[in-house]
Amino acid sequence: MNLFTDIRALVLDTLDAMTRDGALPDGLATDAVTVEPPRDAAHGDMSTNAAMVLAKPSGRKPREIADDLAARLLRDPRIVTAEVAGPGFINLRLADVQWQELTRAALTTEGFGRSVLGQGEKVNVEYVSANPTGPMHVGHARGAVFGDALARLLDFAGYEVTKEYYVNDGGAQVDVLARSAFERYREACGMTPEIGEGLYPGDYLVPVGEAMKAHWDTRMLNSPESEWLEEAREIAMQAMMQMIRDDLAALGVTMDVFFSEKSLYGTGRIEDAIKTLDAKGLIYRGTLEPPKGKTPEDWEPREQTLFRSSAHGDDVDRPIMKSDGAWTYFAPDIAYHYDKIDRGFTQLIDVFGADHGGYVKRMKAAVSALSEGRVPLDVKLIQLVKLWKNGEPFKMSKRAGNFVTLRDLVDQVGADAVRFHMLTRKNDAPLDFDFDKVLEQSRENPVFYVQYANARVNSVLRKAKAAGIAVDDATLAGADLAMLDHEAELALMRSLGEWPRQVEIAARSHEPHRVAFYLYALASDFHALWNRGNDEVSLRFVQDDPATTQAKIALARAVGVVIGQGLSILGVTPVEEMR
RNA sequence: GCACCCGUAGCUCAGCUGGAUAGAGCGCUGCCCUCCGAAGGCAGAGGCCACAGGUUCGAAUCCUGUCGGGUGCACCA
Repeated sequence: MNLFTDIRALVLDTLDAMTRDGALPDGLATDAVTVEPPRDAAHGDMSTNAAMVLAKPSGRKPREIADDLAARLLRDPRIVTAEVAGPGFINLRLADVQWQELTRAALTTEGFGRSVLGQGEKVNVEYVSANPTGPMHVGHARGAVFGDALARLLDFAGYEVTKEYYVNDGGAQVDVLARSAFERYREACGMTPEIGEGLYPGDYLVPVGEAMKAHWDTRMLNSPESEWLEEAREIAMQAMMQMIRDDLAALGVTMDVFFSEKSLYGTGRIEDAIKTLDAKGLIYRGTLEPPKGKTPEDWEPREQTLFRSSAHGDDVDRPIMKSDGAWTYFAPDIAYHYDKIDRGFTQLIDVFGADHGGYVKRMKAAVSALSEGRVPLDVKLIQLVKLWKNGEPFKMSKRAGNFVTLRDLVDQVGADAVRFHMLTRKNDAPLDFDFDKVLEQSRENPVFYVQYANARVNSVLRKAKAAGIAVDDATLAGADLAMLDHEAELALMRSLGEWPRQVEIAARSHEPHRVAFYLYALASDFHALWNRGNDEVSLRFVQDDPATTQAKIALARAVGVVIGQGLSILGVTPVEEMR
C-alpha cells in the first residue's frame, strides 16, 4: 500500500478528465508529474508539481491549471484540502482516516512495504567474488554486506534476484595457492616449509597442508610439481572456498550461484563470446598506444587481439589476448557476462572494489555490445573501509599477516552490527568503522537506536499481554485508530507512509543505505512520540480506556512491523529485548 | 596526461526522475526524570551547498570549466 502512488494515480486520472473537458490539450506527457511529501510539513501531506510541468506544453499559466486541478482533486473524498501555493504547487492534505488506514494496513497486509516495481524482472547481482586464495578481509565484508542488502532490497521491490559469486579459479593465482599449500604439506610431513617470495605466507594454509598429508601421506614429497600441482590446486581451492562460504555464512550472506571461471576455459565458451563480438566487427588485431603520462619502463609496442570497446563508450580499446596467445583476464569476464545475458537476466549488477574503477567502462562496453544495448549493467564500486580502535586509526599490514579479516569483525562486534553499520554510508563513500562506536549504546549509533526502538515496541506488547490485553495483529487491526488524531500521532503515521516510497526509491537507485537512513528517522519519530512526557498523546501513556490503549499499541506495533521489514532487507536480526 | 568517484553546519554525513524557508547526529547553549524502557527527550544558535559560468518558470541536484581530495590507468587477476 503506497499512498503516494495512489494519489499520483488520482492526479493523473484528473488530468485525463481535464483533457476530455478540453481544459488541457491532447497528448501531454505526464511522466514528470510527481506527488511527494513537501519539504515543509506545514504545507500539507503531499504536494504535486503537475501544473508547473504541464504549463509550457499546454500553453497555459501554471496557476490557471493549478486552480482547476485543485478544485477537481478536492472532489475526491480522500482529499481534505488542496491549496495552490508558490509558483504553482498544489498542496494536498489527506483525511486523517487515510493515514489511520495505512497504519492498519501495516498490521493486516502481508509484506506491507513490498513493491511491485520490479514486476518479476530477472536481475543478477554479482558480489564478493574474492579470489579463493585466503581469508576475506574488511573490504570484502563491505562488498558482501552491500551486495547482499541490495539483493534483498530488490527482492522486496518485486524483482526476481539471483545472488552470484564469480570464482576466479582459472588464473595463475590458484597455482600460487597450490604451491603455497604444498609447502604446508611438506611442513605437515615434518620438513621445513620454504615459503619464498611470491607465495602466500598465511598460516590458514596449515590445515590444508595437513589435509594433503592425509590424502597423499608422504608419497608426493619428492615428486616433481607436474605430478602434484593439479591435485594440490583442487584440494587447496576447495578448502579456500569452504572457508569463504563459512565466513559469508557468519555474516549472514548466502549465494544462489557460485560460477566457476575455470568452467569457461577449454569448453569453447570464451571462444563463443569472442566470436559473437567478432561477428559485430568489434574484434581486431592492433597495437595500443602507450599510456600517457607515466609510461612503464619496459613498455614496448605489441600487436594483440583487441576488443573495440571504444565503440561502446570506453576510452580506448582493450586487449583480450596476450601476445603469447593466452586470454587476458578480460576474455573470461566477457564470456561470463555473456553467460548471464544468455541465462535471461534483463538487468545485471556487479559489485566491485573501488580499485577496480578502471574496469567499469570496458565491462559495460562488453555487455552493451553482447546484448545490443538491451541489458543494462550497473557497476557499484565499494569504497575503502577505514578501521578505528581506541580513537585511533587501526594500522594493519597484509604482508605482516595482521590484517583484519571478515571473521575478526564478526567475532568482535557481531554480524548485525557489522551489517547495519556498513550500510550507513553510500557505497561510493569511504566508511569509518570504529570498533568501539558500533557497540555504543546511544542515539549516535544508528544500529543501537533502531534496535532500541524495536525493543521498545516489543516491550509494550509484552507488558500489554501480561496485563491481559490481546496484542496479536488481527486484534490490533480491529482497534479504533480514529482515536489517534493528534498531530504528533499523525506525523508518525506519515513516516510509516513513507516506507513503501523509500523502498522504491532505494531499489530504483540501487542504494540500500537509504533503508538504513529511513529506519533511523522512523526510530527517531517513534522515540519522540514515546518520550513526550505525560501528556495523553505519548505512546507510553496508557489510559483506563482500553480502546485508546489498544489503538496506541496498534500504532507501536505498526512501527515494529516496518522496522522488522527494513531490518530484514539489511539482513539484520531484530532484537526483541535490550540487555 | 587521461578516466572514475567525492567536495553540503565546527566535526561525521543525509538530501527523492530538478521544486517552496537545505536536514540529522555529535559538539555548543538552555530546559526536562514520583510515573509502563530518561542507556533518554525537547528547544535554540550554527550554511555564499568548493568556485565561476550555462540550461530552466525553478539548480545542492543537470551541463561546461577551474580549484581541492581519493582511486585506477599495456602484455596481472
